[in-house]
Amino acid sequence: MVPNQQHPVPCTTGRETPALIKIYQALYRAFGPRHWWPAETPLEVIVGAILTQNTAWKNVEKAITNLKSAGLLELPQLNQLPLRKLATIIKPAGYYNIKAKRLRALTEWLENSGGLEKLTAIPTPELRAQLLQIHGVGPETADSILLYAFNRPVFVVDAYTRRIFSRYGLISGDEPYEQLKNWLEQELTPLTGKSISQAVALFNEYHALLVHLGKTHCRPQPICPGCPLESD
DNA sequence: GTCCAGGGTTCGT
DNA sequence: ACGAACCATGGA
Repeated sequence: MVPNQQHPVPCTTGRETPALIKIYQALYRAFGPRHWWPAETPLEVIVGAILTQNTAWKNVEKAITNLKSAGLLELPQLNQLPLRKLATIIKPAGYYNIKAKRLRALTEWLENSGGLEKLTAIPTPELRAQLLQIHGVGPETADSILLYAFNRPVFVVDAYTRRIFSRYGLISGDEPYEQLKNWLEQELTPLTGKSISQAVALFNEYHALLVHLGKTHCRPQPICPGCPLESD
C-alpha cells in the first residue's frame, strides 16, 4: 500500500469547528493513526476488498495468507488459477464460490486494462464507473479500491459510518449510498487545503478510525461504553 | 444454538 | 425505488 505521508489534520481556520472534524479529532486523539489498508501491494488491497464483503477481517487474513504462501497474490497467477482451486484456497473467507468469481472478474479487468500501472492515468469518475461495471463490485467495494489501492479522494461509506454518524444525529442513516458519500466529501474537502493528497490522507484515516470505533465500541445492539466520542 | 462480520446480486412487490 | 432471500466461514 501507499502510506499516507501527510498528517491528515484539516485546517479549521475561521468559524466554529464542524462536527465532522470534532469527531475526527476525537477519534484520532483516542486511537492514533490506523495505518490502513493493511496490505503490502495494491493488488492485495483489491483482493482484500472482495474477500471482506460481509465478512470478519480475521477470516480474510487466513484466505490472504493462503494465497500468499501459494504464490498466487500476483496478477498473472491469480488470473490463470482455475476457479475451483481459487475457491478452495479462499475458503476461510466465506462465500468462497461467489467470491472466487468476483476475484476472477476483477483480475480479468486488470489484465484487459494492461495492469494497475495503466489504470493510474484514468480520471477518478471514469475509474469508478469502470469498477462499478464489474460483477461483484458495488459502491463500497469500488470506493475502498479507489481510496486504498489507487489513492483517489473518495469517502468510503460503510455500515459503521451510518451507525456512528446517525447515532450522533448528523444523518438519519438510511440515506442512499451516493448521497452520503457526496455529502461527506463536500463537507470535508474544503477543510483539506488545496492538495488532493491531503484529502486522500483524511479520507483514508477517517474511514479507518470509524471502523476501529465501530469494532471496539459501536456494535448494533449495545451502546458504546466508554466511547471516546462521549468526552468532547 | 443464535447472532454477527470492513456487501452485492437477484428477484419479488 | 425498496425489501428479502441468498451466499458460507469462524468467532463471540
